[in-house]
Amino acid sequence: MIRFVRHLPLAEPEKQAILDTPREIRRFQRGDTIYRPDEPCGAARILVEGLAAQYRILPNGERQSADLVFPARFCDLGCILFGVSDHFLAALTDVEVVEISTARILDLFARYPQIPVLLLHQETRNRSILFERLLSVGRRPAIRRLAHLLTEFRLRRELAGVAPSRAKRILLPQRWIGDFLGLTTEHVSRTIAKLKAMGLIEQHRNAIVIRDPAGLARLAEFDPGYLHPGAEAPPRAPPARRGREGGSTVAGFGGPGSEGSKVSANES
Amino acid sequence: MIRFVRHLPLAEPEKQAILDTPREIRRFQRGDTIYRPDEPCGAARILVEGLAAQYRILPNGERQSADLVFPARFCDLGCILFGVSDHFLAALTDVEVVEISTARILDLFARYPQIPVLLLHQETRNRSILFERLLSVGRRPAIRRLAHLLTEFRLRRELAGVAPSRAKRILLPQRWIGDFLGLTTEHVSRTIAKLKAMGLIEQHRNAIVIRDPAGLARLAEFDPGYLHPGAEAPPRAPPARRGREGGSTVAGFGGPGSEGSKVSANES
DNA sequence: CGCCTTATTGACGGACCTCAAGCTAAGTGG
DNA sequence: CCACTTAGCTTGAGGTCCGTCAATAAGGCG
Repeated sequence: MIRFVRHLPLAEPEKQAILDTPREIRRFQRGDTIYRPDEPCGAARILVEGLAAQYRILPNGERQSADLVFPARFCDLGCILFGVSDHFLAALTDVEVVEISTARILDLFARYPQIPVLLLHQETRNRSILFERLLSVGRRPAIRRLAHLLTEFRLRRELAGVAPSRAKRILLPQRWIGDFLGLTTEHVSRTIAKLKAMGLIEQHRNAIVIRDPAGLARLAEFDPGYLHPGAEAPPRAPPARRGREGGSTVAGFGGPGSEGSKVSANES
Repeated sequence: MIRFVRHLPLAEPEKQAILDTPREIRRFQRGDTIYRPDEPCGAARILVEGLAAQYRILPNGERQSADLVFPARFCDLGCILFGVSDHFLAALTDVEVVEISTARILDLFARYPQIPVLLLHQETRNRSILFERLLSVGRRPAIRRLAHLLTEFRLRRELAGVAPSRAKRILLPQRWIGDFLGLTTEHVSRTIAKLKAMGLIEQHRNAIVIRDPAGLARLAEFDPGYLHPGAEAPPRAPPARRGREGGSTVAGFGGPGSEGSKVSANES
């Protein structure tokens, strides 16, 4: 939590105010449902460790997933602003979530106006990412959808501070890949096989490893603009980083004032 | 513009500040492209009259539309926050757009912290609507997709203050319906024919008229929760309304503090 | 080892796309 | 007033991408 706050693109008083706010840490295991839309919710939830997926379900049980939640991100602003969540959140890994009561969050908003502005940045970027997913599901064939998803996750992990070599390794059950892309697991499996045959990816156990990032991005017709790279990177100069660079040591809240480096889909 | 500001769920000082802000009105005709993502953009754009559609395109020219923009809504927050737009905006009717320079908007943010909070509400709701569209495109068959879209537009127009009888009349070219739903115009045409055969809708000239709103909502498995109805309705008590209640007289910025009435998909 | 979850592979069917005409309504100009 | 055009919609035939159903692996874990 402290690590998480320190990297926010906020001034010291804001950071200190967040650190001074009473909060609760909850832990979940891989596969757990972190929350459901039919539960009462009186707290903001911020993911601090691990990876989670937002999804909705249809009456017949079919699922559609909108996005991953990476560390240092609010899981669900609707919960604070409207008092209800509009989706399920599932833990894809073991997960740590910080809860801050809605009343305290609104109090923070009132006392530190930079905080809602920061969240406005995050949410605008979130919508942009969701728009791109809709474009994939609505108009791209399965193989491009998959190539696009893999490229997007690789880039977002890099932007969050994961080393490029690690970011090429994607651990996501095919059931979830299908739920992101609007495909069945069977078709995901077949499509992965095609990418493998094209030499763009490899599979090791349950992980997909990107072998040719540039080729994959080209197949996906990937244009990274929608990620608004400046908004995920830490603000100005990123703070010095501790030894291990696993998923959640860094991130940054994203936000205003961050120039961010240009991202190209053609590197490597 | 004045009409528009008066209905915002903001206190008087905020409203006055917005009214005092220098701005420019631009008019477009049906079919015009209001802006494109590759243009420089240094101003916030607020739709005050008419109807517009946000969309992205693929290299092969296929289009995917995310959402309609109704009057009294920001067209594109990315433009202010990131300096670039991430989509095209097309005028579906003749349209009036107010432009306020980014610098002045950011100044308003700084002086009146309620304004970014209001936009945060809007954007959270926008994302929720987009999520539901993704669910449609990813997992619902064409006939439900269409039923859902028609129901959503009807309800949103009602929430924006359009009389229920008028809200049942939907004027949207089939090309655009297809772009919202990820379908070809041919298939949209065939699907409309099915709904007509089921007695749920009628067609008059270019308009679709909903004949059985409840039946359509049932077919769509429509759950209105994602619209966060409280956020579109004017705050507390809605101000008295002038004579004509066409598309754009009312609306309201949506936002905090608005309880809003419960919406049911089963009325009428 | 036996069980359970996850992934693979195949045969088949169907929802939706493609391509191609033809239709209607609303202009436009003579 | 009547060709002629144009934009939007409709209709049909045929094909394909992806879903469904079902059987078979292949790990993980007690």
